[in-house]
Amino acid sequence: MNDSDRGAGPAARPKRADARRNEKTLLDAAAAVFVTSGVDAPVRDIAAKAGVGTATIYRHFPTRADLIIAVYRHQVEACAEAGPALLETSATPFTALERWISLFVDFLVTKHGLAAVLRSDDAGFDALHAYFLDRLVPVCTRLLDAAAAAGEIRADIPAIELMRGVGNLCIGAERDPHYDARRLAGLLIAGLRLPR
Amino acid sequence: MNDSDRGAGPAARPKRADARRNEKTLLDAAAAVFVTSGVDAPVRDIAAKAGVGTATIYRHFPTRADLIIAVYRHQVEACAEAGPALLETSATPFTALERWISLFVDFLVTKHGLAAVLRSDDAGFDALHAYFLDRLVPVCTRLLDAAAAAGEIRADIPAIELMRGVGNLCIGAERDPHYDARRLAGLLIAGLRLPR
DNA sequence: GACCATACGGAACGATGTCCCGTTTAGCAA
DNA sequence: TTGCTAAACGGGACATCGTTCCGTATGGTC
Repeated sequence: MNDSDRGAGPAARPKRADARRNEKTLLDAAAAVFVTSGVDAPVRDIAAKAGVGTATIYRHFPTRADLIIAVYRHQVEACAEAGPALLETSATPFTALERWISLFVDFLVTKHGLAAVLRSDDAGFDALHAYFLDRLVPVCTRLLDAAAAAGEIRADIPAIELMRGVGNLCIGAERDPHYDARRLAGLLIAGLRLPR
Repeated sequence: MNDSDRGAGPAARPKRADARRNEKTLLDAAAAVFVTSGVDAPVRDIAAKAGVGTATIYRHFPTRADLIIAVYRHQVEACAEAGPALLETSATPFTALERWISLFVDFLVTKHGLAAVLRSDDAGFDALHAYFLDRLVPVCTRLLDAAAAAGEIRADIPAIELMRGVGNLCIGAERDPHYDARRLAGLLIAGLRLPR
């Protein structure tokens, strides 16, 4: 809920011009720093890159999780929307599932440390967990249900468990040439298959 | 190399009696604290539990990884030795592989945070990574080779990659009732199977 | 031009890993 | 037994990081 000012709340007063400018600056700076130093880069680095004080970050984004959410919201939405689309354009529901997981993995492994912080038990990241899960678990559930209904996979694995597993497989995948998260995620999905 | 005094090095002088006593005390204290607070408990807590200063820990165990290794060495050894034994007593190599992975998962999920720190990219844990990998990867390789030779599984997944995947799946498994690392690891292994 | 709520910057605080330095003590020899 | 020295110790010092507080600056408005 840190977009410029879509007035959802009651009597949401418009932000001051400098505040709106700073929020945009911060998002850009955070995105840049995330690329080079990972999502757990020091807050001071982001503030410095944006040319603001550290407190300004916390004023706009109460927790670091809120900042991460704001930075990646567009891509998460795109991933969520790809689910139903894949279900329509793929030969079988299982193929759609495979492709969607591949999208999800690609998203995670290209964001340094995002998978790790997604799994972090650190309190304060609850908002991040909740957002990802709320947005993506229903999509995954639908894909799983479709594949199960078609008799392609077993039906006893909840989507949330599968997604956490895939998320975990992506941890640390970006800097180890001997570790291919995509392949392992593919193995995990393959493990769902029922003998024909 | 933090055992009391097996003199491998050249002219390894024997430790003083109090030093040997403190090392034992530290190991016990660390083991106790690891159980209650996880392997990433503050160093100060361990020192307090042992009734020594923080510097004493670093003197005996240059990095936290060395302390963790020392605490769990016995169990890692047991896991490593179970590999060949399972291969002999199981009906098929694939069954042995399944059982061994199950042992590995059990070991990880019962040690709070061990899987996470095993995957940590934090420098200073290199020794921990190296120890686990050096000790267990050859065992896993042998199991994989045997199963592949029997035509039960595909042969293109390196043991190290599989173990890292399983390790990742175990992250955060101990405190989430909706997450069953054993089941997911089983899925991953099942994904290796070749159609008959 | 003046007012004030809003927003800002940077210092301050608490937690944690790590290192340094002055002090104590185990082991040994006279 | 006594005295010496290297080994070992303890705890405070330092650096880093997340987070909050407070005095100051400024945008929007009358």
